[in-house]
Amino acid sequence: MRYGKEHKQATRQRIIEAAGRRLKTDGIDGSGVSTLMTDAGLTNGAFYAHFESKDDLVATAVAHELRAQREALGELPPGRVGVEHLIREYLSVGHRDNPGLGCPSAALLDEIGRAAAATKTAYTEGVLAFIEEFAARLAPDDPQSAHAKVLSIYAGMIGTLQLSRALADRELADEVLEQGIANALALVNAESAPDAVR
Amino acid sequence: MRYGKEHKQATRQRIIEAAGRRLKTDGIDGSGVSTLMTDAGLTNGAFYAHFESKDDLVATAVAHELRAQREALGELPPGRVGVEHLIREYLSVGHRDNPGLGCPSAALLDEIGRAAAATKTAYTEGVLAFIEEFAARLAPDDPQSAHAKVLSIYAGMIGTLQLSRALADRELADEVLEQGIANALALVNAESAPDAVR
DNA sequence: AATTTTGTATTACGTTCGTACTACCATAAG
DNA sequence: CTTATGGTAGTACGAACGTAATACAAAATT
Repeated sequence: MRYGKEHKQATRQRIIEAAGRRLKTDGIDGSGVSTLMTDAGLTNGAFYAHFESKDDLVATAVAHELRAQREALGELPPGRVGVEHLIREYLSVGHRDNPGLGCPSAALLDEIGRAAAATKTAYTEGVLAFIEEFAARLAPDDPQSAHAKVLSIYAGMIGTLQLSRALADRELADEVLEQGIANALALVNAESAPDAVR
Repeated sequence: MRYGKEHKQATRQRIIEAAGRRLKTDGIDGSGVSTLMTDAGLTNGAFYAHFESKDDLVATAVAHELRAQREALGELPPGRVGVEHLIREYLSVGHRDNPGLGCPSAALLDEIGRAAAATKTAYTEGVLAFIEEFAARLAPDDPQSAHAKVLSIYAGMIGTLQLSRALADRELADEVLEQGIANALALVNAESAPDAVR
């Protein structure tokens, strides 16, 4: 090998990371291959040496973003303190106003629902891993039962952040975040899963 | 006037309604003007006699979709029975599998967050009207305090439906809906707003 | 009833941007 | 100094939004 094994790998990684930001900022359909490559400091022709197609990169980038999100969980304080921290951070003004650095689900979820099968598969696997880690943190003794609950909490946070981003009235958008935090915290602190209330 | 006042108005309405379905199915960036017009039984050139730009149509269609969603509220049984019905319908398999006939927020929310200002403004107004009607139905005596609560319920349902649509594993997708229903019902039936739990 | 008028839609075009591919070049390893 | 690798630059072709010239259809006028 001429360039040393890492060269191409490192470039590939650079493309994936730059693409993660760009996709979350401009959307999947809103990001062209040429732009994605320019972001990585390359020209569009080099793209197909690294990925089969745009769909291939999108699926890879989505997987990478979710892995990063899962790994960020590990850096939080242990137990419910960490969970509470996560919720307040997730539903913060800073996160809302910087989609490129934030949650891929909040930025892209409806587009992922319409995306190629490979992207949906990558997303599904990534979310499952994230949810499991989240559940283990929330209820170390019984992560299995927390699984479903965490799914709902995550879904609620995604919808809340998207809604806050879509509103033209900033005051209302901030109120949505506030209420979302209260709501998520209540769910986390509820002793039983909501379906026990039925 | 040569064609009778209604002709152009009727055509415009046809475009808006067809666009509503197409946008929700293929996304905003995923729907071309040419396709939108073909859906309405016209050719692309006629478009600019009815709308200034694609953004103009998108904003109009979003407003129309939200108005329709609000009006659908009126056809439900009164009181909490109707609300419960709405939740089960919203988080149903049928709704998930037919985005074109469903909620515009669930189909487009993250794209709306990135859309032109006019679209975000139209969305904001439409959502506010919807939320107010919802709140009045949930708490006829004190719709003001229900306002914030309803925002959270709506956001949660949006995220839940999007998540269910994005998952490649059908079983998991169905579980997400189930859990979302339980979650939303618990919120509706909670006596106080969640922030009282803090 | 025939003709003019005018609003509506079609067809065709310009330009830009999208994905995909290929031929060529520069670099660094051997 | 050869050779393979990773990259650039350029090309093909279709789809995007938007505009303009043209055709058509229906109401109003005579």
